Amino acid sequence: MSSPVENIALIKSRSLAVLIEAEVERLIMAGEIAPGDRVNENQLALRFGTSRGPIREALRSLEAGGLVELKPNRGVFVRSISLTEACAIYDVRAALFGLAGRLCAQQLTVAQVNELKECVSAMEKAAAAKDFDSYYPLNLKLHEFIIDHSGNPVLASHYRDLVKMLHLFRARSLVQGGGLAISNSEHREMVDAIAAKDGERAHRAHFDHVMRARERLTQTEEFQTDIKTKKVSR
Amino acid sequence: MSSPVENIALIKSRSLAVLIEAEVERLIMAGEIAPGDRVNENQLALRFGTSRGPIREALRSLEAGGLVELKPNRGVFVRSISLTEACAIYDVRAALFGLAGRLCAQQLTVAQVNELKECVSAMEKAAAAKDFDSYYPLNLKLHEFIIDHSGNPVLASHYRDLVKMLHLFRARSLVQGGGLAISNSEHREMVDAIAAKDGERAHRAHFDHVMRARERLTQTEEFQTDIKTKKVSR
DNA sequence: GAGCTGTCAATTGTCGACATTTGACAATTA
DNA sequence: TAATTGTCAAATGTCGACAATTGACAGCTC
Repeated sequence: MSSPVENIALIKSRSLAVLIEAEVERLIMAGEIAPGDRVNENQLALRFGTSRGPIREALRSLEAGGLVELKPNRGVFVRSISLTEACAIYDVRAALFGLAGRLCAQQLTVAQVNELKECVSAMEKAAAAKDFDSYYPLNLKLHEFIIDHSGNPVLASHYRDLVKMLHLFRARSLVQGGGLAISNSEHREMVDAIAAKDGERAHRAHFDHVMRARERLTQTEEFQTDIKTKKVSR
Repeated sequence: MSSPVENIALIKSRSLAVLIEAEVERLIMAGEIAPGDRVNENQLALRFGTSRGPIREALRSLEAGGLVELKPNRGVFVRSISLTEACAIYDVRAALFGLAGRLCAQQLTVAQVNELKECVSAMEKAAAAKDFDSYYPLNLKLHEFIIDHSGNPVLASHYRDLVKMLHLFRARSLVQGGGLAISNSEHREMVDAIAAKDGERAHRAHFDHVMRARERLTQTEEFQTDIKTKKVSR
């Protein structure tokens, strides 16, 4: 998994700060540090065996990515995403994904379109068999493929930031697997639009796909908050 | 312009790193440090009378914003945006601005729409009189207004990052004032669509507006590179 | 003279220590 | 008892110094 060259490249990538940034991001994504939690600089320095300098740099970078929040003289905290913020993120994500679809429709080769078609077919099969364990990675792969092959690194970078931020949404797990077969018919439409090289149609399909996920989110969540407001005030 | 309270708030905003970040950003935006230039840490530390710690933190944050680039053991350099990258940025910007238009169409009050209408009218007047000095700030104000009133902070933040990055495009000044009256008819359509509360139409108007600016860019620029390739190889 | 090697100043990467701030808790007062 | 004040440990903000790396230039070899 890690050849010598890779290791050297990794170590030399700009050393500590970058490594630490990646590791802390992993910790956050894996939920080992939960939203709202404090990220202790000393603790991290001790853990990685470095001084606090590189730690602070790494955290600064993560802050810009929206994963953590720096409160003056208080420390850094893993950001906690509210329903409102999650919706805002979904909107932006939809716009970016719509663009990705449009670009793919304009640029993809026949071979690449076939890859997409195969992917969706596999998903349909998995969905029919209710094989969630197969479905989820395929779904991920499909979205990644579209983003990567949009040929727009700025788009890809911003999109990934948004996806990361959505991981910090508390009730995220509730929506994750929701609407399996429905969602897949949307995938089919996305790929068809791309195959037809119809940019406008692809845009709409991709945009709507994310927006419907957003829709499911608000519906599930309104439910949630209704319950919660009965218990906790604030 | 700066009340005592504001000053205190500013100084306490997290002190040096944030202040330095803002100042370096200003230097870059003002062109005092040009794209491709090296940003010397010691020099900045000396200039601001601090140690290099806060400087490095500030630069880390700017890197995430896409304004500078960190080369391992070499230093940080102000990013230089190529035509290709500028186009990529324009695409994303168009997608975000399209979303902003859509959201404004859904949310703006009558009073706010009237503000927009007045702004466009003033611009038409300035355009007719070829009064560029009046036109430019109005144009800025219009775009800012739409972004701010989209009610989506994530959108606003990402959009602003893109605009900043576009400042680093070398031939930016060439396009800046281009297509004055043309551009303004597009503004009218944008505002009309918002006034009509037609989200889809507003989306298209806003999206196309940016894309046409992009179009002007590539056309002007192809010209440029044609000339330049005759002189410099590489 | 071309190419390789070794040295050197400049600059970045990292560290450990000190100053400041914060929130919590105890002590004091009415 | 409730509110205020004082104290303190923990953590952040900042600094100055040292180590490591880089690119350039001089000197050597052939």
